[in-house]
Amino acid sequence: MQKYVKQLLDYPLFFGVKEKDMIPMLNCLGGKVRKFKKGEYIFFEQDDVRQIGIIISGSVDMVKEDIWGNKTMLVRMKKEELFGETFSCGVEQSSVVSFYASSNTEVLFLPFDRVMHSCSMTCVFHHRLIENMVAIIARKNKQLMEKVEVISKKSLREKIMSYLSQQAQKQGTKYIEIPLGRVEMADFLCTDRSALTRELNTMRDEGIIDFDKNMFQIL
Amino acid sequence: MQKYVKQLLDYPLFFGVKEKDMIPMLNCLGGKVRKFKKGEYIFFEQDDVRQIGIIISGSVDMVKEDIWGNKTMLVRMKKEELFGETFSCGVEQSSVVSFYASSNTEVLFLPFDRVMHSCSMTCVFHHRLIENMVAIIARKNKQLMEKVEVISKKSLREKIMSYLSQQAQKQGTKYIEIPLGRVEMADFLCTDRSALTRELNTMRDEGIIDFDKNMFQIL
DNA sequence: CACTACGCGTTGCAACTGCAACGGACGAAT
DNA sequence: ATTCGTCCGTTGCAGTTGCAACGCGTAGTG
Repeated sequence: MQKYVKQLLDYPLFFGVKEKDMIPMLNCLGGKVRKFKKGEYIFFEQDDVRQIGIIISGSVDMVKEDIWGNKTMLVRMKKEELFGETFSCGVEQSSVVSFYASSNTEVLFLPFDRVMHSCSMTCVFHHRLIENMVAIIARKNKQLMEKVEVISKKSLREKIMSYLSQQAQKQGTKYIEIPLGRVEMADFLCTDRSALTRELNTMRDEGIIDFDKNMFQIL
Repeated sequence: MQKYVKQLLDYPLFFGVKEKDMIPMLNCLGGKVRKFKKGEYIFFEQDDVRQIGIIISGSVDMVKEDIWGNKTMLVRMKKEELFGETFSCGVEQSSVVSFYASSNTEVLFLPFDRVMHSCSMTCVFHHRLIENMVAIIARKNKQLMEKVEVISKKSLREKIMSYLSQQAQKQGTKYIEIPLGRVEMADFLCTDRSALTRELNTMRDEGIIDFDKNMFQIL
């Protein structure tokens, strides 16, 4: 466990926690590290999702399966990210969501209720942990809302504008750098890559936007 | 304030709180009720969203505005629901989101940090409150993920199937009751009402689904 | 150098679907 | 009963876009 402490300190969940407190805290929480090989399932069956997972290395895909068995990858998460929190406090019927190691992965598991129910306030940083977790969930929430806002547009052009507008707001510049390749961008917008390229070109021709590679500008 | 206590007890945020504790707790938190007329803005400018709002009566729309001033209604919230939580813990640049009273509305405001930072543990239920809030945010999260899952489908047919499949899973029956009218359903699927009707009929003709009014069945 | 894999732009085509317009059914109010 | 408003199904049409296929350039690998 010792060897993970240094990097854990930088993780959002542990913001504000002091190095010397990490080991006691992890012990107090009953944290355990497990390794998964690429392709293995961290299959959180709906009733025993009582752990939250923090990715230490590798990557985890959140996969949703419908009643015919069609799988859709919803999110890919990397180092530092948290998963399972949303389902750990699920009162209601949870969707059948699986987590899947999309590369060799190390995960630190913490029992959700130990994180939430402070151990009679003995460790000072417990509350800090809860606050951090709330912040993390809230941030995910915001990201999801942003995504919904974009992909709820009916036409591709609107999606693109919505997305660019959003990025512009975030980055505060007129010159927007998109952190995605064309394929990923199309994927994010839930559209076809070729259709995206086509529409981008049309929009440039019409003088609505300008771009070069991943640098965009709204005119 | 007294007069609100009874109904507040049933709200998700106050689950598990005893009646006699409500008044002291609300005082401790510094809760305030404000009224808004239909059409008024509860305009949470991004830097002073330090309150969470609990809707006591009426309805509140969450509205997103892009850089050209086009407004989109993201969610309509009703009695019992919470808003503002997502932005109260925002570390990063928040999107410009406004809240808007879509009918005459009463809102109970609670300062976010008072809710989070327990008042030196004096009131027993404080922790309960925090737990409840985490649960509420997590639930919203799940709802959003479900929505994303549905509307990220490329074809209308896929959206419909995804939605029905989801509802079937939730309701546990083969006979699915959709709590939405056609207009609202189309709205939820981010598509056109007529297109929705058309596709539903096609799917019925092809023997994929069957339905009558709002009762659906997957074959 | 040759070979391969990958990301990206381009294009033709057919199907999908957004849009607008119309009409019927139903309920509320006058 | 009449009128109005709302919800919903239907249909024609044109523009959009998903799909498949091809070609180019670059990077990595033998």
